[in-house]
Amino acid sequence: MLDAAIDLILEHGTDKTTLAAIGEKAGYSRGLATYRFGSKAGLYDEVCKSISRGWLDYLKKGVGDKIGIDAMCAALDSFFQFVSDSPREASVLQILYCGAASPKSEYRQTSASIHQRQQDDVADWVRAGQSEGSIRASADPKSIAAQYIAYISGMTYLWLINPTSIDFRKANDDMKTQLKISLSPSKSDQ
Amino acid sequence: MLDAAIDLILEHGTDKTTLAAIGEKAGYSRGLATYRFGSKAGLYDEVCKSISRGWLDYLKKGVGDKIGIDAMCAALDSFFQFVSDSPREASVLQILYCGAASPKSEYRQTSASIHQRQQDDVADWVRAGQSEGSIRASADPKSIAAQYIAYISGMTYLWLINPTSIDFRKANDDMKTQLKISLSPSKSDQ
DNA sequence: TACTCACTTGCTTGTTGATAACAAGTTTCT
DNA sequence: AGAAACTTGTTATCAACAAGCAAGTGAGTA
Repeated sequence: MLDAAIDLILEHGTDKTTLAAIGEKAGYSRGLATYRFGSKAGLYDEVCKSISRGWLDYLKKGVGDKIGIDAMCAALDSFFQFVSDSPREASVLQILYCGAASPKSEYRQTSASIHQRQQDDVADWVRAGQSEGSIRASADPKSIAAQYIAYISGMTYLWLINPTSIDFRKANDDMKTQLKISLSPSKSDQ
Repeated sequence: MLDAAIDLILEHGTDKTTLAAIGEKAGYSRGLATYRFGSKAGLYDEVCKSISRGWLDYLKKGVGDKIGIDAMCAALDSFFQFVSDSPREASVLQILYCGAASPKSEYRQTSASIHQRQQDDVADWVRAGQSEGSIRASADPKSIAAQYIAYISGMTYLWLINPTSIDFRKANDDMKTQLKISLSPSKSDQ
């Protein structure tokens, strides 16, 4: 059922996908999607959570127990790989995140929690990097984390609305370079 | 009419705002919004263009004929000021941009064009900065521009779904610091 | 063991109210 | 008169819900 939803969202967008079409595409009746998930928003919330779980697994596997700039670079690589390996899931996830921006969206909380958690993880990497001396002490972990997550979110959005305009691989490579330059301890910090 | 649309989008989101409500809130009949704009997407496209024009004026006024890192920092300041002065317009613009992420969205092109144009402007600033020697020659203008626009877009999204989690002023100050560190010519470039 | 009745689960079909879109009118202005 | 601005009438679509059905599951009884 969730697979059918992903297909239809990709094809028609969230608005023009109907619960009846999702149920029927999955081989059931027109009413089942509503029955199982309660509402359209409920179904999208489940799709969102389901894809997010997949992405977080990907991320965990790629980052392992790295910290500091290494972790941030590994996460970028994981993200690039996720988008390359599962472009459908990545697209739908971004589409759903975007849907969460609307006031009264019933799955805004889901998106907010996921983004918050990711920011917290990044902030931890930064703090650990500072402890071991690989990241300059003057950097603010929370601010760096927000910036980093904003970058990934924004980049995915730009890619979604105009895929040809973004060279993801190059952008990620450049981002890694930037991170190294801007987070390395400067001589005055040492 | 566009004002009424902004109010209702802020209150109920794009999905749950009805064309009838927009027409009536503006003091007309339930049918006028459809009549004038052809469709819901057509109306949202106009709202999007209208707010974008306002923001671009703001931006032009703030940046002037600055180039290089100065222009990028001034644009960040303008953006912060726009969000502070016109949070309603800024929110709605971001909500509409998000709506453009959905496949078959009838105003995706509008969003794509605006983002592309902004990227092109930033890339020009970077190239000009490189010409005058204030930005390291090894930076790739298009890549830096994509990164910069992605940052702004992503940050606005994060602010929208969880306003309390983002300290916009601090984030912008830190971003300016980052830009200066990562784009300044290194000794090896000089 | 064999029977059955109450209950649950998973799903379908019937229905209603809301709403986007359009068509046909009506008013207002020049 | 004629055009432009606006309203009202109507239809098709769709989310949401309610009622029903069918295939189990399990406890109680003889």
